[in-house]
Amino acid sequence: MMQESGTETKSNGSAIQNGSGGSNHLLECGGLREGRSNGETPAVDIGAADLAHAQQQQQQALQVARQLLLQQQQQQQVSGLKSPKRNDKQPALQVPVSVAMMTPQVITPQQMQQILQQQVLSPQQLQVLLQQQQALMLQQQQLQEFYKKQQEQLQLQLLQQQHAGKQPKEQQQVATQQLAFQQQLLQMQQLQQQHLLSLQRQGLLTIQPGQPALPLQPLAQGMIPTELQQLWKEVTSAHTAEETTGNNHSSLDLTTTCVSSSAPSKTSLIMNPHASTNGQLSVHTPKRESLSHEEHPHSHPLYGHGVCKWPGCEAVCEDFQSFLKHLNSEHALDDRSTAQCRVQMQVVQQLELQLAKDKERLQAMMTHLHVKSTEPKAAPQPLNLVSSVTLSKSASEASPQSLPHTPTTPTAPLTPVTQGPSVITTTSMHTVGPIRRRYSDKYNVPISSDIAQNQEFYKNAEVRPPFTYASLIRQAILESPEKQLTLNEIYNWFTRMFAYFRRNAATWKNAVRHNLSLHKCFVRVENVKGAVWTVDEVEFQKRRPQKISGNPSLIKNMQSSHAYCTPLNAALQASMAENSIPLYTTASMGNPTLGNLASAIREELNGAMEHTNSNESDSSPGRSPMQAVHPVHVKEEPLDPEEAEGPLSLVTTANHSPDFDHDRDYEDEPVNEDME
DNA sequence: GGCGCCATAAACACCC
DNA sequence: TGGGTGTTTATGGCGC
Repeated sequence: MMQESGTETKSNGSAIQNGSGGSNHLLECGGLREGRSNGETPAVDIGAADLAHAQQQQQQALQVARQLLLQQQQQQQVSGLKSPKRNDKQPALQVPVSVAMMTPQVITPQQMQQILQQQVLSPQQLQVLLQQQQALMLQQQQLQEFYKKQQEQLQLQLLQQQHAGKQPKEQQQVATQQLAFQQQLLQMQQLQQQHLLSLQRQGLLTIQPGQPALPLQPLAQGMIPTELQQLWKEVTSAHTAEETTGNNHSSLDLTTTCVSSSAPSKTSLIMNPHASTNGQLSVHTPKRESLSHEEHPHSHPLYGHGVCKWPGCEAVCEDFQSFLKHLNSEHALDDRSTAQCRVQMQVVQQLELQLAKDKERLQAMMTHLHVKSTEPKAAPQPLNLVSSVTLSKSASEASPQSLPHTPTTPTAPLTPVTQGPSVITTTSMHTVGPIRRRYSDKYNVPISSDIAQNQEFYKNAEVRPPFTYASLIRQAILESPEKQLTLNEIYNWFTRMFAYFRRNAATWKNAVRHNLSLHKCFVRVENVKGAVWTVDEVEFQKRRPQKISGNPSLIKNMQSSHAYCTPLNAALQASMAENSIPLYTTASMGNPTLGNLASAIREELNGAMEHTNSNESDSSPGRSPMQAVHPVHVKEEPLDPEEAEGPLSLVTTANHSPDFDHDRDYEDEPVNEDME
């Protein structure tokens, strides 16, 4: 019990982020402030006066709290250990942590030193303290709920006043109410300080002087009406959502509890820290909307083109006044509106989470590509290396800007990515032209690494892998422990690795059989368990120079635009569907995620980099075509033996068979040659 | 328009 | 007989 409050306090941020936290409103608010106290950009545009006022209030509160702390230090040494212990389940170690998380910055180093100098508590004393803390936490919660309730009402009043054009007089009332709330807050802080003091006195508190205060400070600063108002705007600024969508998210548990408990907890859903802790979308956009709203009293985030933009409403309002009436009547603070807000919050949270994920992924991609692009071919490919580096840099700069737009611009989903390469680097697009990715394995793009990197993507998104059947079959065989697979095992590999091959089985299975028979590199071997298929590396090596050497145009011929565009578009569509459809409708396109977008872009980047290097082959007469087609991001693979020996070296490659893993990825078997 | 590459479809044969 | 497997041929799209 004591542990619950303590651990909730400790983990309020994570609990909320996981969407499975409890209904501790105090903690939610604390979580909200937690993100901002860590230096993140404030999510709201708090007026300077409000801010100063709130800070002043808080300083006063803190001063009182300090005094109380000193007094309580003396008082509770006498009376603080009366309650009998009842529950010894909580490890004592958890107490300092939880308390530390909720400790305000009022603890001076001197006080801390005093605390540290005090005696070690007995288990009984610890239990007593835990129970005291629990009781205080309950009191705090009650106060917090009341405070939130008042804040909520105040918030609504503010909103209504803004929309109705009410002015100073009522604002004074608001200020008065605000002051009263701040006093309540102060009282709550005092209670918390008392509890804190008891813990400090018992030496349980081990905070550091500079340790940030989490729950208390948030209460003091995080709930001023202006910010609440802004948060409200933030929640209501998005335009489309469905309640049914929100119900699909487990993370609703947190706020569902709050909402069901009626008014006092409604604010807590607004306080969901996700909106402010994840990504910058919710940070900036509502701010702008708020400004525009204030500057243009007849513009409202929920009103546009004569239609109420409340999610799921779309009621026609002839003018702004009617809209305000409609807003106040149809979207008053009730369970329904709260639920809609909750859903919208979930929408925003999901988008932000996904955005954060993909940002991170994108950064990793860029880092990866940048590093790889500078590693192996720096000396022999100065010109194209520059292109590659430029690509990486440009992409890393451009993509984060283009990506975030995709969730918010579902009406033009393909724009950011279809134009992505041109944004990344126009030079690459000039030289690359249509990116054909399917046959990248021929250009020494390790199919194994590509599949490994995009494994989850391929498994989840019904996107055609950008490799030929032959390459995929070969990869399947090579991935097997014995380097041999039965046809059925090959089938299974396809279906297991690629969601795309879970449909139209007859078609692609026929193609697999066709390729197995067609390509000499696939050797059928009678085995104990029947016929198995193996890969003849010699055939690969023999075929490769024939295909690639001599005529660079052959290399380009192996590129097929539709082959790449198909999976790319599919990925984009899947991503856009994820961004726009599932969150707002019940439609689903399988289970692709926004990560598809990043994957698609990565594909595109890889393709662009391939072409960058394949093009440089054309401009590097001194190098063999095989060298030319080496993408810059090829892994630590040593130079292909054929590269060293020249494109016409056919036989000696067989001696390098142990190293063929990546070489195998270089080429594909020309059908017609195999049939000869 | 021809060529090469590839995917797709289909026919056919063989085997269990 | 039906399904799986394997082979072969035909066709079309695409880029050069």
